Parts: sequence; C-alpha cells; structure tokens
Amino acid sequence: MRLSTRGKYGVRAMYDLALHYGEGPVPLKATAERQMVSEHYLEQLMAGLRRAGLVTSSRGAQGGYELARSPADITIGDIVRVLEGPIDPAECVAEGDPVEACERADECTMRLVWKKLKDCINRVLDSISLKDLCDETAALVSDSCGSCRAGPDCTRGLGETAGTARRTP
Amino acid sequence: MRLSTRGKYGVRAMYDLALHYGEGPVPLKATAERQMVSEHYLEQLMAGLRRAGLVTSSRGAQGGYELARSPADITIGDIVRVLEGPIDPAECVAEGDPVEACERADECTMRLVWKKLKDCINRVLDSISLKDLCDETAALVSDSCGSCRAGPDCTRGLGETAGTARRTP
DNA sequence: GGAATCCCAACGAGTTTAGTCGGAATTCGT
DNA sequence: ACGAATTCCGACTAAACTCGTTGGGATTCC
Repeated sequence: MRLSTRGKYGVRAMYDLALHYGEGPVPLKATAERQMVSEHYLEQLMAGLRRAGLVTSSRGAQGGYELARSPADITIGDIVRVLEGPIDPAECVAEGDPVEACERADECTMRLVWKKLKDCINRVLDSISLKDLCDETAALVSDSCGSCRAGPDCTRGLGETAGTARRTP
Repeated sequence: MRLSTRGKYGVRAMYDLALHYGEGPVPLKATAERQMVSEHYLEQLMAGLRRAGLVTSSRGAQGGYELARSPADITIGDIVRVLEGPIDPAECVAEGDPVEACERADECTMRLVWKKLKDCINRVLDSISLKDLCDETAALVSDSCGSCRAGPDCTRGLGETAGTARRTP
C-alpha cells in the first residue's frame, strides 16, 4: 500500500501550479526545478492530468501549464486517481460487475472490508483540496498551526491536524 | 493503491483458520482448496505469518496451521502489514527519520496528507478483527444483513458493533 | 515404512516503475 | 522570417516487483 512516484510527483506539481494560480502559464521546467522532479518524467504525468481536464496547457514560448479550475475545486483525490488509477484495494470493489472479478463476490465478507477501505481512502483524499494545501503551507511557515484532537479521520481540513503531524518522535 | 494477492489471499487464509479455530491444526491443502488459492503459493504467505507470530504450525501427518491467538485478537491490519509491508503511502511517513527519505520533510505540506492517509488506512484495517469477519459472514448467510446495506458512508458493522478494536502499533 | 504435512531455496515469465532519449509541432518576441 | 521556448509524442530500458512453479528435504502420525 504505497503510492508510486506518479501520484506523489503529480500532487507536488499540482501544488506548485496552485501556488501560482492566476499568474498565467507556468512552464514545466520551473515546476520541475522547484519540486526537484525530472522534467521529462513530469511531462508524462502532466499529459495525463491534461487529458483528465485538471490542467490546461499552452504551447510555445511563454507557454506552460495552468490549473483548469480553482485550487479549491481540485482535490488530492482527483489527482491521485488520474495518476495512480482508481482507488480499488481489490478488483471486486472496482467499477463494473464484482462477480466478474470474483464469482463469490456476493457472499464474500472480505469484500465488505475492501469496500470500507476504499471509501475511507477516497474520503480522506477528497477532503483535501489544493487550496487547503496552500493554506496549510502558510500556517506551517508562520508557525501558527492550531491543535486538533479530532483524530486521523478528521475531515475538517488539514490545518486542524497539523499539530499532530509535526509532533514526530 | 491496490493490494497485491498476498494481502488478499492472506486474509482469506486467516479467515479460513478463524472459521476452524479451536478444532486443531488445519492442513494447508484444505484451506487452499476452500479459498481457491495455489497451495504452494499460500505456503509462502503462511511462512511469513508464522514468522510474525500470527499462526502456529505443526508438521507431519495431521499437522497444519492454527491461529496463534483468538480471532478477536487478530486484525486485518495485522495480516496485511505482515504480507504487504507497512502501510506507508510515502517514504516520508514510514518508520525512521523522515528527513532521510526527503530533505524537505519538515516543511512539506504533502507529508501531512500522506500521514493522514496512513492513519486512516491503519485505523480501518485495525478496527476489523477476524472474529468480526466471521460474525459478519453469519449475518450475510442468514440474509439479515441490515448493518451493511446502509450505503457507502455506513460506519456500523464490521468491527464497530463488536468493538474488538485493539492495539495501535 | 509410508503417507501426510510443513519447510526451504531457487527459478522464471510477465508486468510495473521510473525514468531517458530524440525529435516534431507550436507559439512568442524581435 | 527567425530563433528560442515550450508542449507533445512515441519509443526504449534497467531494475524491481508480482505471482506464482519446481524440486526437494524434514518431521510426525498411524
């Protein structure tokens, strides 16, 4: 259960675009350098994000990529699902007929587990937008993150769990 | 974000052992046939589970595998972590020094996302024990499964009714 | 002794990952 | 018109991983 670099680099790149949202196209080279990712590799990832309608591109000099929507309207889940494929812990909870993936799907108790896991992952990833990420960075830098006791299932934004995440032993 | 067959087969096998808990050693062949998994492949998985102390084995005729603890004391998370490795969406939220995985780990906002995701996954998987699985199967078979038909956001059933959630490693 | 069973190590075909490489097409500024 | 910047596209690859298979050895029960 580890994300590949595709998902991680993709989120980094989209975060970078979010930081420069409204400033016109951002050339891939700049993003690649800031986020320390191979430019050519990132190019492939951006192609996927463009086909999925999450970014728009403009070619030629002064060209680059831009978010297709406001950072508040793009979630981490949107990005990860494009680059890593749908979040399906098992085939039997993917799109389509479960019975085709496993003939016992109807009576399978484990399927309920994978379903629950899938829903949980999607809920977490969809609860965080690029805007949340940018806001959180501001909070981190200004060193004023509040304390949240809501636990890991808290879906009320990143800022509230920041205190927990920074307290690393 | 898909589990490999290791995790899925492993859970199936452990579930099978849970169904026969207290009846003495269960030969691998029987489990493999019931769960429709290659016997030799399952053997490798059981070796890992044995080394992790989740099952005990007895050799020779009438030998086989048994759960090392009560089904209520073994969670899906225990099994999945043994067979799939630790649940770390990214290196920077794995065991050890995060800065060694990524020099920007301290200031990285995305790291908070992966941390949150990791905690969520572990929480779900650790909230479901083998006993929960067996109980749920009884509910499914008796066709009175009201608890799990409440839609994708249902938080009841599978672990939260019995309240067998245990340690957090 | 023989059958059942676990234990171990190696092999391998296929797929995925994480890129690299080379070049074509488009656009901007001058 | 030209050249630089940039996206776009397809092919290639080394390494790792997945999902097993193969072949034998050790142990235990009857």
